[in-house]
Amino acid sequence: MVSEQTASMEDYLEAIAKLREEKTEVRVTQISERLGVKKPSVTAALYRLSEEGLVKHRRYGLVELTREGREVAREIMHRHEVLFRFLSEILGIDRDTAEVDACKVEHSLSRTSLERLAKFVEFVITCPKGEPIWQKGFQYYVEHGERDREILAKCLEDNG
Amino acid sequence: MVSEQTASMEDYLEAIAKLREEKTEVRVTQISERLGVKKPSVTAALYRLSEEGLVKHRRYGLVELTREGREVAREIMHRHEVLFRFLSEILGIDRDTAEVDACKVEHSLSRTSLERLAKFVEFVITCPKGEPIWQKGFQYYVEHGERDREILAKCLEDNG
DNA sequence: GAATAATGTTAGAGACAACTAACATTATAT
DNA sequence: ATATAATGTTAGTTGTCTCTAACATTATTC
Repeated sequence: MVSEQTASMEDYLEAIAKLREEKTEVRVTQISERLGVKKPSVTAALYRLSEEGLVKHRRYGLVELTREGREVAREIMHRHEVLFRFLSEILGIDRDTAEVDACKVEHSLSRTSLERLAKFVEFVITCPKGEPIWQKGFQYYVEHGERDREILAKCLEDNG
Repeated sequence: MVSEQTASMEDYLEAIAKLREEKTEVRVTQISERLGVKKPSVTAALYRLSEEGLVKHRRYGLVELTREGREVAREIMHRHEVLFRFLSEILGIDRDTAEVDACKVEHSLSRTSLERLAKFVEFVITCPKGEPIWQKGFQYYVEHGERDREILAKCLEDNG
């Protein structure tokens, strides 16, 4: 029973989880810097998340996720990861833009679509075997506005 | 210079544009029903959009988009369309879910990613020529968790 | 054309989420 | 150990977006 969160609260949970992976301690200032919000906003958010049992935080102390908080955070990070990979590895979007977009979209896609997208990324990346040939076809298509017959042909050979 | 709008205001613009396509007149009640909000919320939104010159609306009167409003709405509907097609035609998500998801995501994807996604949809749908064979491959993959060799082979023949 | 129904607006309140300014606590440095 | 810096909190404000309740206007119907 993973509690429903607002986009904003999801961002806080995600930031805390990521910081926890990078450092041993997580503090208000770090969250503030990571999310680009002021510290009072963080304090307020931590209070709300504490009330819901997702975060442990005592005045002037460290910030920690509860078991449930970790679960929610993991879910969000998974969404982020799937979206980021789709955008960067399949659509060929630059990493910075992909990062920003994944951060926004991760809050609005249904579980159904997200899981299907995950399958899709997997399907494409693990293509026939090894390299995803047709991706070059798409790249060519993006750059030239039409298909490259040679790449199509090459793709056939590999799968024959 | 297309003005930046909040997700909520974009929803209003989109609803008005769509209603305009369906009926000759657009009224507060219709917008209210379409978006699932109460009428006072619509009145307030129309006031804000009027101030920005995107909507024309006089007390108790009809609702119309200005030229700029139409441009913004067209942009949003385009985003919606691209996302909907990707979700339903490529990922195979059911139309209702795809509709809901497109409605949410349309507000958060960057122009860069959106345009690239549009190209991607185009690339896949207009596949080699006519039917997109590999999509069946993905569908099989979704359902069975592994690839169908026969479909791969068939794909090769068509492009040979 | 007056009563009724449908439609739309105003006023006021509340949730959410950010901010600034001022204050409190904890850590660091001399 | 005290002054200073860094860190964190509280209080109060703002803006967005919604709601309900009450009122106003327009349309319909008898």
